[in-house]
Formats: sequence, C-alpha cells, structure tokens
Amino acid sequence: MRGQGAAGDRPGGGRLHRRNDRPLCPRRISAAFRHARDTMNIFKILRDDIVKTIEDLGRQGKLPAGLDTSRVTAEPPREAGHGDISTNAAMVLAKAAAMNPRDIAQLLVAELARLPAVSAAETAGPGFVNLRLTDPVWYAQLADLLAAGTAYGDSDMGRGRRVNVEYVSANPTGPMHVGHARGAVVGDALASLLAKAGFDVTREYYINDAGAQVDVLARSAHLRYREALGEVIGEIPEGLYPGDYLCPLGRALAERFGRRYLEAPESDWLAEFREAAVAAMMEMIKEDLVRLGVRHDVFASERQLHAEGKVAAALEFLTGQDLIYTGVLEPPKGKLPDDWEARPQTLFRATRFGDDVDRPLRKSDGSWTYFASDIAYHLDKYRRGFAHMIDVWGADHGGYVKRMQAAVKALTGGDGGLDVKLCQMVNLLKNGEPYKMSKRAGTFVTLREVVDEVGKEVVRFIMLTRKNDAQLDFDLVKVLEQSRDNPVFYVQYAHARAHSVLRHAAEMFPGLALDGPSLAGTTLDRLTDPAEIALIRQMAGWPRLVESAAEAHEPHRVAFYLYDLAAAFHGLWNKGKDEVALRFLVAEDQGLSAARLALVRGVATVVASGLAVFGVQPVEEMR
RNA sequence: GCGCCCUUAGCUCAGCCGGAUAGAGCAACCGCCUUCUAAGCGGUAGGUCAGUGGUUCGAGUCCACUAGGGCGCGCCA
Repeated sequence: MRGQGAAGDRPGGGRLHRRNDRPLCPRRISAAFRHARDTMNIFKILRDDIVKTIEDLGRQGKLPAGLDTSRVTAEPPREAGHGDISTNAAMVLAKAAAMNPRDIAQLLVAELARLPAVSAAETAGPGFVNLRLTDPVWYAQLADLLAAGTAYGDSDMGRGRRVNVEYVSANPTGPMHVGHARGAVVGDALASLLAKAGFDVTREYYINDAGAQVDVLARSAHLRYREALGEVIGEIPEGLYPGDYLCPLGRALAERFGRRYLEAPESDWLAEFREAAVAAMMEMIKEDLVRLGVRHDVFASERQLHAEGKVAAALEFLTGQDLIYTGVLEPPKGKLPDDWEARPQTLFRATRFGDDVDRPLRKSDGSWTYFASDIAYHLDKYRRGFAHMIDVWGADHGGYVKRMQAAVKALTGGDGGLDVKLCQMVNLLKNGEPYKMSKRAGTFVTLREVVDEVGKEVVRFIMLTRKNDAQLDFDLVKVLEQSRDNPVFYVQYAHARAHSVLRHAAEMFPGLALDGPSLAGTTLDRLTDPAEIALIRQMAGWPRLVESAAEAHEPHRVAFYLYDLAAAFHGLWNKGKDEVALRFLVAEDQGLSAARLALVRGVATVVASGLAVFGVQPVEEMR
C-alpha cells in the first residue's frame, strides 16, 4: 500500500536530470531553423544570444576564450523594474576570467544592446546585466502562442527519454479514499507535465496482490459469502475488513459457488476467493480512478512477478553480485517489538548503497518480503527500458525510500535513477471543521463520495495547490466558494471571462475571425498599455515554467502560475472598469479590439494549456 | 535512541540548480463602487525567513549544531 500517509521528503538526490544535462536550444531566433517543439521560449533564445556574445568576446580577446558558460542564466528578475531579462553571466564568469564582474557586465552591455530584440541594456547591483526587450518581441511571443494553441509550452527538454511514473498503487482491498486521491492526482499530473516537457512517459500502477492482506481480503469475502447465504455473521471479527463494500462480492460469490464452500476448510476456497476478491476490488478502484479522470498505461501485478519467477531471478542477480547474505541484524533502538529475537535472515546489502541498515528479503516462514518483490518490480521496469523511474507514495512510506533507491542503484549498476515523491496527509474539512463521515470508527470518507460532492475538476486542482510534501487542507465548502481565495474558481473564472469577452466580440464584430491562428495574424502593435505588455510577458513565461516544474518534478508550480496569470488578467479587466479606454472591446475601433482580443485569447489558451496538465477541463461559462 | 521530512506576515501558503528592496490570498485598517464587461475594486500596515555558527562576492535557499512538530524504525504492505 503506497496510497497515503503523513511525513515528507524533498526531491533530493533522486532527480532525473543532471544540472549540466541541458536541453538543446535553438541556435538563433530565425524561425526557419526552429525545432517543431520548444521554439518559443524567449528566455532560452536570449540565453543563447548571451552565450554567443561571450564566445564572440572571447574570440576578440576581450574576454578569455573558452569560458564555461554552463552556469549562465537568463531569467526574469524578481523586480519588474529591473527589466525583462536578467543575466548573472558577469558574476559567474568573473572568477574564471579573473576580472571584475562589473567590467564584464559593461562589455556584455555594449554588445547586447545591439541585438535587435533588446531596447535597453544596463548593469546593476553586483554585476547583473538587465535587458529590456522591444515591444515587437512581445508581440511575436503572443503571435507564437496563439498559433501554437494549447500546445504552447511544449518542450523537447526530455528529448524523448523514457520515464516511468508509478502512482496510486493502492492495495486491492477496498475503495479509494481521499488520501489515495492525492497520490493519484499528483502522479497523473506529473506524468502529463513530463510528457509536455518532451519525455516519453509511461504511467503505471503496481497491484499488491500477493501479500498477506489479500488473504485477509479473501477471508473477509468468505464471511460476506456466508452472510449472503443467510448466515448471521454479527460483528466482523478483529483482523478482517469490516467494510460493507464487500457485500456485493459476497453475493456474487454465493451465486457463483452456491453452498459448496460454506463449511469447507479454508485451503479449499482461499485461492479462488482471493482471485475473485482482488479482481472485484481492482474493478472498483479502476472505477474510482475513471471518475477522478486518472489513467494508467500499465497495471503490474505483484503476484504475476512471483508466478513468472521474476522475484527469484532478481535476487539471483543480486546474489551474483554478492549483495545478498545471511546475517543477524542489530535490534532496533528505542521501542522494541514485543516478540523481537535475534535470528539469522536473508539480507540485501543496502548499506553499500547509502541505506542505514541491510534489509531483510525473506520472512521467517520462508516467503519473500514486500521489499523483495519490489526489487523484482523495479528491475522489471528497468529491463523494460526505464532508467528513469518516479514512484509516488504516501508519506508514511518515507522510511522505505532509501532502501528502494539503494536497490535501484544495485540493480542498474548506477545507470538507473529513482525519485520518490512522498505525498502528505489530506485533512478533509467542512467549513473549517474536521470532517469524518465515519459511520463506525476507522471508516474513511471514500474518494467517490468526495468526487460526487464537489466534482473531479475541483478535487484534481485542489490536490495540486500544495507541494506534495506539505499537508493539505481540503475543505468541502471552501473549494466551491466563488471568490478570489479559491484558486479553482479564480483560474476557471479567468478562462470563462475570456470566453465571455470573445462571445461579446462575436456580436460586436460579426466579420472578425476570433480563433487563435487568425488573431495571431492581426496587427498587435495596438497593444501599448504597460499592463497589456506585462500580461504578454507573463504568458511568455509559461514554457519556462513547464520546464522548471518538470525538472523539479513539482506539478504544483503550475497551479501557482495559473493563479498569478488569472490575477493579472482579472486585474486588467478591472482596469477597464475605471478607464473605459482600456476595455477589451471598443465598438468604434475594430483594429484595437482585435489586438486586445488576441491578448484575451492568449490568456484563455495558456490557462487551458495549464489546466490540461492537471487534467482539468476549462469552463467557458460559470454557472 | 537512530533516520527522513517540516518550521517564511496574525492565519493558510509561494519563493524557480544561491542573486538585487523576501511575495500572494485571507484576516486587520483606510477609501471607492453598487450595473459599467461577470461573482466587487484600489490602497495601507504587517517579517530577526525557528535559533546559533559556518561556506560564499552574495544565504530563506548550501553545511553543522540546537529547539519545536510530523513520519518511520526485523519477518506489514
């Protein structure tokens, strides 16, 4: 069970991409040589120009030749007053060049000011070079985004490398609850984000259908089977699953087997009941996932790994590397388990790969531990072509991360990488009060109930409004509020408002084509208000955000970006309230209106592009 | 006891491989609006980034230690 939990972890050492593993950038601004994807990131274009300038200065002897430019950045300064793009080049080159950063900055300013895209260049602070770009650059950015549609922001950063994202992996013993939902949504959105960033993504679900808990499930099902045949079962005994979701399964089993297994010993029916129960539970979970809009490409079965001998094979592989031995572990410090006793075990040398202790692979009854199957599973993933793996787990599995990463290192000879995203607890609230719909103790609110109450779009978005490793409050009332402090509403409203303007425009200018590509072709230099340019600038940051969020494996950044973009759009709209001249639609000036409609369409496009990463359908009208 | 994670404004949280004066929403305070395009709008105030020390030209960000909180700690998954 990897579904939910409580303590957190940062992405840390398991990141998939190395720092220097930079994407290939288009060399020039020239459209003819642009790659089909990843064409429109203005920051990359300028970074290329800056690097080229440094190389030119090297050739001219004004700077040492062959300077390492890998740490040079081109990014928006925090302070808008500092310009559109800021580079740290002078500071990171200073040491190697044995020059004062401000002198290097001066050299760069002189060269960069000559670029057609640059309207002003200046040095600032300890050696920053700040660039201001001409308005036509921003018009071109807007035109590009309108032409691209929701594909805007697509990147080839991943260069088609394969990534496996494993998420949900809830035990097939009951319906999904809200804790599972977080992992499901985080995994699903992360997968989409990586796909947008140019990775070849496979979405995977690991079915834990081999452990002791599925035997418990089978026994619980047998109880419900007896109940369905008329027995009074009374209280569900300790150690069995009490949920009444097993009743339909009991009835189905009664229908299928009649009274055949009513009095029969467990050994007669266990395997058959287990199989039927797991199938029924998986069907239920898959239905939960469908309602949440979460999909997987592969469902991998733990039982099947065993059946195909892959567990034995994986451990044989490790044995061949002398990574498995029989030994006795130190007793854990602190509270000892009651029945602890020193005993020789089959152990994996996890300490060689950074873990704190070596980890057991066999239980005392001789069967494999969960870890042993998981080793086989990750080896299987690697052999299927995934050097890059991401697992999304509940935070209560934090103690398991090191050993799994150790195993992946051992299995792949260091070639493979595993990043584990731990999802913290979801606190379900209703109007600020803890909400536990438990009819009896221990009953979780099911995901299905929550989805039925607020809708899948809301569940998905809210689950992504926090870092995965921070706890998340989910208030069933607040998430439906129509106000600025409800990010789902606020972002959706921006999209709806944009479409509202477009609908008005269609009435006002019946002949005007309002689709993205058409608007991309309109004359955009009517956009002159600083707030309008600022909005374009913000939208032009979308491709950059996609890449950084994908690199960090942090889909929640998309939520914050969209919220900020929505705020800027609403702000501009509100300005039009006071200053009539700033309204998007000006009846007597179709040219101006068309330019502003391009802006409006752009906002709708970027919002839709972002929501698509979340699997959230943008609305065109608030109801 | 050990390991991992967390600690940023009164509250809930952002802060992009270390970068310039640390941001947003809510709450608070002060104004405005009341149909003009759609569910209000604008502004003010609020911070020893838990603490101490270190690395660095530069630390909320990296390192060490301390305090508080969470999770985990052989044969559960």
